[in-house]
Amino acid sequence: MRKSAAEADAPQKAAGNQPKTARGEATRKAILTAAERVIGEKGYNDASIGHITSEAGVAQGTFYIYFTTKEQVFSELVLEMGRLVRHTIAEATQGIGNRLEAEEAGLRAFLEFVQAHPDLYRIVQEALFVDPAAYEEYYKTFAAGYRSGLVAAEAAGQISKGDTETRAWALMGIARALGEQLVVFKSEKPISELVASAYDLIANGIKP
Amino acid sequence: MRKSAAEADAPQKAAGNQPKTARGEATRKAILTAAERVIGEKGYNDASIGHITSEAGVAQGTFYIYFTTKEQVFSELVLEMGRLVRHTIAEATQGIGNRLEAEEAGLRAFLEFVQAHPDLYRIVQEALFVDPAAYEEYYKTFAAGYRSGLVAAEAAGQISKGDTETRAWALMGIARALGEQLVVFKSEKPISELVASAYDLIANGIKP
DNA sequence: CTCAAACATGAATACTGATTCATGTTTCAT
DNA sequence: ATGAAACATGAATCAGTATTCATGTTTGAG
Repeated sequence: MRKSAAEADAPQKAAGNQPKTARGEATRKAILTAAERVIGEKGYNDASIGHITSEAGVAQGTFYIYFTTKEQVFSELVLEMGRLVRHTIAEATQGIGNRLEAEEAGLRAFLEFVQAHPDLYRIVQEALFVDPAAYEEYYKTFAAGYRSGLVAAEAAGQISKGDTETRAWALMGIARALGEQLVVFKSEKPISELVASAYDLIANGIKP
Repeated sequence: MRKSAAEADAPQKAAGNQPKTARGEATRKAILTAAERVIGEKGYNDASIGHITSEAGVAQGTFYIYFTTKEQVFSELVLEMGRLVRHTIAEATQGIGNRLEAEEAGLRAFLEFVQAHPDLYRIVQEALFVDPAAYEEYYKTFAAGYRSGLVAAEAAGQISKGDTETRAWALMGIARALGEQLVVFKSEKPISELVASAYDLIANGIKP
């Protein structure tokens, strides 16, 4: 899946043993996919290597051909998720000149992504305990991007002046809370309504 | 600690074996406190009963006099934390007639609480995996209170009309994100600044 | 003072599950 | 076609740790 031009540039985080044949590549991906499902569902600790490999349809030992450690698959998953979300949002806000509109489109894209990848939320959350460094990178990278967008918008007079750093975190917090609504608390409220309400709050605040 | 009048009313969540003497009570509390520290620091899975009891200065078996299960201390911690935060915020916003001001005071109280109890954040977060029911209760209770405050404020014309449900979640999301800033990412930014920026966002939005 | 209930101990039990390894099987460059 | 590198297997190892239990010690009501 996904064969964009941006394939050779990612520094490939030195992940365990990289496969050298097509067969190996397929197996590795199968394990990674299974890991996403299983860890997303049962959580890191209850997801045993046995569960993962059996879900992937390979023997237990095969796992260690491609990954050095249980923790390592997890990290890789978190990194991958981060890349995917950012990519999805970047794509959705591509070419939108107005920041407020971009905000709305980005939030919608995020919520749709979260709904399509319910495991994302849990995995990233659990990273706080399993792999704090990955967790930090996930949020800090996200925040940095967000922040620079706000700075530009502020300079262009598209939004009011304010503390962009805190704003970035607060806006991320809103997106996260609504995503959690959807995936964790299984809210029935349609995404469009969530986005509309949140947009109103972000744009106008709640002052009467 | 804490001897408010609200001591007899909490239904005492049927926690393991309740102590019957002063000595027992002290031991139980010691274990609970140790559990908070140890679990907050190492996370649920790496926090062994051995760690907890040794931190509490009692033998391993003593743990099972007061708790039936490792999971049970954890749940108790989450519930207790929830009660504490709500209580803290309720107290801080006591008697503030204007919702926007209450919002500001509540956020400040929350951030100060989080800073004083850095383990809170991690423990509640981990509940999503260890004890989903407790996690849900924590947030849903919180949200319900938040929401009813907003409904009242809306009726009184102190805030604009809007989807109170989503607003409640979004505002909680902001508070949570800023709390995380403080505790997880160890931001140096003073609470007062965070509160001021967030308040401006909440009240006025970011529209130019 | 006294003894039954409470409380405390820490070694033993029991089980889970990550990681290793000796042994096949498959792939592909030559 | 062929053999060395890749890949795959799954049973065995090995360590950690939640929970139990048989045995003391302390407390407080009478």
